[in-house]
Amino acid sequence: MEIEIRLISASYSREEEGVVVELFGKTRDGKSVVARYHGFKPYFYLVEPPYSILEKLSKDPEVCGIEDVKLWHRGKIRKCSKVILHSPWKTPSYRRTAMEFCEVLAADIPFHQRFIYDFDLNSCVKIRGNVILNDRYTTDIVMDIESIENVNDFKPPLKILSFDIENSMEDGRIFVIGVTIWDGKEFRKEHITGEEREILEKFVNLIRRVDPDVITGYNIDNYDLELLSERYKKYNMDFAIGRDGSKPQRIGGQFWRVHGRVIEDAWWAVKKELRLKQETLQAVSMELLGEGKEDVDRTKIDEEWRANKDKVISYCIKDAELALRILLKLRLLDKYMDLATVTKFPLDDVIHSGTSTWVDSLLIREADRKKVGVPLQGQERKTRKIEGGYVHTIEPGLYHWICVLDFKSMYPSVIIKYNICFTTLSKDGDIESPIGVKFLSRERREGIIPKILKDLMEKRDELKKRMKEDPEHRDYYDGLQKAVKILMNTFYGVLASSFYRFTNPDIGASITAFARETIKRIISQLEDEGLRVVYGDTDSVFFKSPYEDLERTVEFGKKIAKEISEREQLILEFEKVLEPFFSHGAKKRYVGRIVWPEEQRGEMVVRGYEIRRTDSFDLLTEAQKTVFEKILDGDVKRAVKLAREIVDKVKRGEVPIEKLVISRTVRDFKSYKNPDSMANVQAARKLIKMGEEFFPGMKVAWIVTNAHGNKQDVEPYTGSKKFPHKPDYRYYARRVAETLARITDVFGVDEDNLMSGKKQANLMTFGEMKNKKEKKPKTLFDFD
DNA sequence: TGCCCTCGGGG
DNA sequence: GTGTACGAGGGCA
Repeated sequence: MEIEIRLISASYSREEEGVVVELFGKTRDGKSVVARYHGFKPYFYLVEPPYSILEKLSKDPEVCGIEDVKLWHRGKIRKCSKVILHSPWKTPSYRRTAMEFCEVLAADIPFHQRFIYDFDLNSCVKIRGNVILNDRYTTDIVMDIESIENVNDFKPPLKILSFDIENSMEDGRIFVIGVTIWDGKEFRKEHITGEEREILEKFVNLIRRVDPDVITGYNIDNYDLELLSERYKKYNMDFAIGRDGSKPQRIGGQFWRVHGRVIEDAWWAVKKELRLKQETLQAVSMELLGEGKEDVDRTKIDEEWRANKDKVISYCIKDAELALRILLKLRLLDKYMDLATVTKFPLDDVIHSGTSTWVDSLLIREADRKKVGVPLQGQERKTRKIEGGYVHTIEPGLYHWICVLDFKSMYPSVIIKYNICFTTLSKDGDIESPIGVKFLSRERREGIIPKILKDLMEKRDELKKRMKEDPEHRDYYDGLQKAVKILMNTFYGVLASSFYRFTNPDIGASITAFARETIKRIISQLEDEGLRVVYGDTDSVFFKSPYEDLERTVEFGKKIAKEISEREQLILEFEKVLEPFFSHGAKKRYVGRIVWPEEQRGEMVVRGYEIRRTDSFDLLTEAQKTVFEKILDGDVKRAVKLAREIVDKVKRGEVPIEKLVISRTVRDFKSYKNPDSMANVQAARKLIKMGEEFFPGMKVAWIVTNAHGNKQDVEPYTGSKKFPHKPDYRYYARRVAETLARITDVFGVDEDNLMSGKKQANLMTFGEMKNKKEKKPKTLFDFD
């Protein structure tokens, strides 16, 4: 039999005849498959091991072979021993022992990934083999692999099962599990209720019968899965929802993994994709789907259940449906399938492994091909900070006809141009970075990181080309090119920010140093040509066009971009024209209106003035919105006047009290290290004293009555009666001023100024702003 | 400014 | 399962 699948997840199992690698996947027509491989063995390398350890290992029954190999490591080719074991789970202990005698390589790669690297698998593969009968698996097809090869990627329809639990607050007992299933075409709904033991048994059977690729729900990682694990344990039952009948495992107190499927919490999907202040299922459903939860008071779930079971059941199924629709709406699984394609990983591995593992996926394969040793991931967690991008000082003022140029994939391009790699790092290198680190030129040795990035860059260009040529599949190519971009930036992120297995801070710091040098050189070249450079950040330059009309400005921008690109062997793109452009003289803060390219004409660019806080109150949010609107209209005077008026009103207490309410959830008091210092706990305690209802996990609302002293005094706000205390209006006014000043700062009106309430609402003239700016430190080169 | 702690979602 | 994994915001030194 021959079958093509997209890999969903991979794992291994211990069987009597030995270890079996299991590849779980999905065919184009939606059949689930597990393909089993027998006989793959774990291994790692020892660098120039002493004879004694080799002798000891050769007598060890767990060791099934030792081979001599030559690997490039730390600047030269070294004699290494490949140690092959029988059992992957024993690798960590052999690694630890061996590390006491010599350097150990490639001994920390998850076994299923080792398999994928060695067979150089992509995310979609063709498998030849025999179909077997094995009812341990829930998949449509079970087969043993005879051979396996890569095929072009495709996106099969994924079956997603979303579930939600309603359980007692009194004793934790599960009342009902609601389920909604999506098979790529339509939704199907089910629910399970009855005796708890029965519910648990039926739930496992349901999942085995439906055999979903993805399991989702809202906050299932922290709540439902944790609760289920506990309840199954209580009845001494197996929570056997894996495609091989295994139980889900919690990984690092964070995610869940289960063999053969992907567990993706819709809440996490929301967090990753959107930036929302409120992330409750109700708020997110309203925002994304325009539809909310059903009407059940979950703070009184036991009562609700006793009173009307059908209502609670319907509510529960609806929650499962909402979580599922949110996940679909975000198209997150689609995006991850694209990333899986470019990283050559199964879906689960892209979703549930760190970004450094994505880079590993390409780098380890290339290192193996080139006989380059793969170091262990360092133990040090510290990230020595490396200097970032260059940010050009911005002169306060209003400018016209500003051309914005920026480098296409600056960091990846720099890595390629200067051949930056751990394999080219050398004291007698001919390329020297501005911080004095040397690299061999491409002619002497092409680095494997630059090679991979060059391939990715070409791939992205090709995908972009196809996007234009093949409008019918535009979205498909667009998804892939975006995934390639993400992966390229991940490379830089991994190299620059931490002790990644293949690199060190010298390498990361050299990349940013080259980039800073490049952008500074370009700025001075432009200035030498008599152009006024207004701003620049890391990979962009803003300069004033010598012309005051669009046609000639665009023509000029294109010409400059072309000239510099040729000179620098990097691609500088002419991104946009801003007319006007304004800054008050602080880096990373500016506003402007786009007039070119045509598609973006009229759009406003606002950078650096956004805020988002969880302890926000309505008045704050509304005030910011109002002032922003005025600024965007270009009515600066009105904006500043408005900001003052709002702050004044708050100071005088002329605001509705409900607009000052701050709210947050409160857990069991015992779970806090320092409950006395927390405003939410204080509010909850007072609520109890007042004889009002409180239970852990409830959202508590309060008003700050005194923010002075060493801790805030707060009073609970119930909304039902008149609030008997006086809010600390000064505190609220300061909070509002602090927020609005982020905007009015642009016009020389700071927080103190807004607070002082002086009526002389003079806006600074540009001349005054210049004076203000000169008081700042004179450093020309400031690093973030 | 940087480090450490906590929250967030869910019943 | 060759593992140990959130991200933002606030308090405090």
